[in-house]
Amino acid sequence: MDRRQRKTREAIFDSFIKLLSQKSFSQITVSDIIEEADIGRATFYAHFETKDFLLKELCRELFCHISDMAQENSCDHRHIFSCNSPDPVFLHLLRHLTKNDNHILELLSGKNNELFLRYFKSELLILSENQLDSFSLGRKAELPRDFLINHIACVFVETVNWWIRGKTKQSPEEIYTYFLVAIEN
Amino acid sequence: MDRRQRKTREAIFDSFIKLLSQKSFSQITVSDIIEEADIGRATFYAHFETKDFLLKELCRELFCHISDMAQENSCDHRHIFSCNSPDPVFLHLLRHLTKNDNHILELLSGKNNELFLRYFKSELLILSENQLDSFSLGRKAELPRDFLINHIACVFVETVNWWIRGKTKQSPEEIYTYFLVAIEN
DNA sequence: TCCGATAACGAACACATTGTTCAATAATAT
DNA sequence: ATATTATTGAACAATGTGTTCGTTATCGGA
Repeated sequence: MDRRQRKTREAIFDSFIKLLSQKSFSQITVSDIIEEADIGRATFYAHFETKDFLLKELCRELFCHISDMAQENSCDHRHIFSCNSPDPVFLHLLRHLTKNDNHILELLSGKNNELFLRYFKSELLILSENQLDSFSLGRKAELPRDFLINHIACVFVETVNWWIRGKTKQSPEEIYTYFLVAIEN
Repeated sequence: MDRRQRKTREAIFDSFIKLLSQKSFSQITVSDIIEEADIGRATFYAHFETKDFLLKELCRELFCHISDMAQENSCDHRHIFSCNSPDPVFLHLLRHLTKNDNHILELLSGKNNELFLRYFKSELLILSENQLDSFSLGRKAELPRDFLINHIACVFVETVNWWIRGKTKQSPEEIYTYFLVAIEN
């Protein structure tokens, strides 16, 4: 990719992320973004069709790691993650979040967190389906399968949400036990 | 209230609800609403400051029943609901939903359901806090209190969401047991 | 180092939507 | 019957969108 393109794209993402911490998504205008990024109007539209597409792209970049994990575990190929780490996938995910690449934490806790939590959850649904059988669900095992998949994904998202809202004070391991207690038995 | 005001307000709500089943909230324009409602532009703005305020008002009307329930149970006054019905509050709520006043079901399952689910959840947080002690939570009782309150509210919302997505095939009683199994022990 | 390709610029453009104003008209409550 | 009040419709400025195009600057490969 052309270095100019990369720089422009970076500048757009950066200013978009900055603006997302200040205003709600609907209040952010394309004019805001290009001013903050210091680029021409036509340049923005050369990169992204609309503001909504920019958001989608940002989400994809943020959560591509999760998608990878879901894919790795969903087929019969080599399982990179499960081979390299003996830790459960969900714990691995929590640890990954604390690294805070791409400002994930800010975005998941900022005033536009619903936007990202929604995308987060849609990724987790796939992961949840793959991991379903690795939990000891007790009586819950009798509930409808799709209900359970949805339930686990939701509880995980909300656990993460609660964790981040509280400034990520607990360790990933501690939060993981919260999650298990909430889910299992 | 002036009959003209009532009729106009009704017309605005009706056309807004109709439009919400067709387009996403952000795509709906004030012009759409006043055309569908067949009223003058100035009239709309005499009733609602903006489209966002209209949404808030709609939510308030939709969920006022829940707010009432939360209030009734949160203080030492006479508990109308708990007196009239021996049923648990959450079961009562599920039964109430099946009555589908104000198109609640359509709005909670339509393409803008996130808007209403969010509001729904914020109401449930209060209810969840009041009801917390009425559940037998087993090991979960050791989790932080605010974590639990949030957890219960979320699980209820997502249970309702799952229920409605699946065309409300189960009875309120059946869904209530799903909810309890997901929460308790 | 040169050169063809291509990305960025920036100003202008038509268009859509917003929220306000105001005088005229119609419906309402009592 | 009348004073009050809501609605109307048209016009308005202001703001934001997405596109166009000729010019300029930067890039990567030879």
